[in-house]
Amino acid sequence: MAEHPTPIATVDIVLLTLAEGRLQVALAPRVAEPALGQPALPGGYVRTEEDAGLEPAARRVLRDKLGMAPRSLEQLASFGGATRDPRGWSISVAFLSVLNLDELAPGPALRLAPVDALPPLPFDHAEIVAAAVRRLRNKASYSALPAFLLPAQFTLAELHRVYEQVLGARLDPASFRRKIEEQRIIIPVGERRAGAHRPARLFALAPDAAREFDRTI
Amino acid sequence: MAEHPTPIATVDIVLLTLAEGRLQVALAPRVAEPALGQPALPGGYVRTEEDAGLEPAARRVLRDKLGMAPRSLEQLASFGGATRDPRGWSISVAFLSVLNLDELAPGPALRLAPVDALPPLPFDHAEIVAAAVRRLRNKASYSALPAFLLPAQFTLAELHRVYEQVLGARLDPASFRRKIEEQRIIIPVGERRAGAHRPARLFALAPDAAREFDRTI
DNA sequence: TGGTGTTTTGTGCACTTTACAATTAACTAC
DNA sequence: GTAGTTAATTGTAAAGTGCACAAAACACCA
Repeated sequence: MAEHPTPIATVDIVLLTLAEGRLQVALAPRVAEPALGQPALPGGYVRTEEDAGLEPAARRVLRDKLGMAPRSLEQLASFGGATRDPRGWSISVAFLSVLNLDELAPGPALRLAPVDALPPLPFDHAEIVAAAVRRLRNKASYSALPAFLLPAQFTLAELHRVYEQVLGARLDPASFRRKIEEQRIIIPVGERRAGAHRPARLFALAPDAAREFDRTI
Repeated sequence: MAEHPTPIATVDIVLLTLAEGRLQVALAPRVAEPALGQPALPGGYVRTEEDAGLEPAARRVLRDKLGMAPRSLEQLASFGGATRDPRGWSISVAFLSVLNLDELAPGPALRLAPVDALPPLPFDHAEIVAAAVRRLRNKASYSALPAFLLPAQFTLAELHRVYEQVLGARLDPASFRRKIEEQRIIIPVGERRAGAHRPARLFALAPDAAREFDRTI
């Protein structure tokens, strides 16, 4: 068996949400030395004693450091190299979670930053965020991933607006409805009165919608 | 700084090629202990002293162990866990390379296995191969990745056949031509006489076609 | 109680894209 | 020069998409 020094292994999570009509990423102040105190992607070491795999490691970090258990979490890509971390050769397995503000809410000092106006970030975190945004925009064209930006139940009009904000483009309402409904990734649930107008049908993500998200990995 | 035991870090490469009209994966007999001698995905440790990054590590493994430098190489996904490798907690960053038989040729005891009739593979290599095939089939719908299954120059008819073999479905010749030509990912070069019939135009991948492949990461 | 404003939802049609079939083009071999 | 074979193009029907407008369903107000 070869005896090489092994790289540092971490997981970092890109939490994307919609706030003030813009796509934003959640940043946490770093609690350990490289870049102590600076805002960065939440992350942590892979702990071989307690983590069963990479995604479980990411979920543990989210649970322990931020007290959250997001509905959506998928592997994004891995970033490794000799110089990306001053501690030495490191591998960061990056994850992407798409969520709505309520899922993010109560926790510690999470700060939001628009993905197109990031503050300076340590390591290669800016690159990781860019990859996450590309992934979300891509998947918007063939999956319901952007639906995680909304609460568990939502109207077609809300979903329509979210897709437009994610893609940064106008989408035809009629075509959008036709396409979404025939994809069968969302299912109707009840009714609702939106204050003062025609009530909109409520939808939820189909139980098996997650399967559709596997297309990239 | 936390003091945790770090996982083993390796790279594994899925080499996909077309042989006997079927999509096949190249397997190398393992040269070290877990599963010594058994066919498996070519791979090796990440070497922090010599590798600058993850993709460079994969290229080094291919160069040193197989004497090859493939035209196509992209990160696939990472597979990690406590039980996938008997040596302990391990992370394998998997790469995908799509190539033609000539690129693969002279080397050592590489063996081909059809992706839909794999022999028993050690670790989670069967799962990694499955992910690679999904990725290639997916990208076939919007990129020229399958073109790497052909030599540097090829005809539209050859490309057409390759797409059909990759997707396992019939594609309309006329629509295929229109679509491929308007995507501008291949460019014409010369002429050629295919033995006994109307000569077909030769094409090559556009120099910047690689950019298009970034859509998944 | 009926009209008005507003948002959701559905419909009709032009236009574009794709599927399918058939035709033309270009060569070799005999 | 003709038959045979593959490459490439053209034409038409079907399917999908974009766009404008119409219908439906409420709250609110006179």
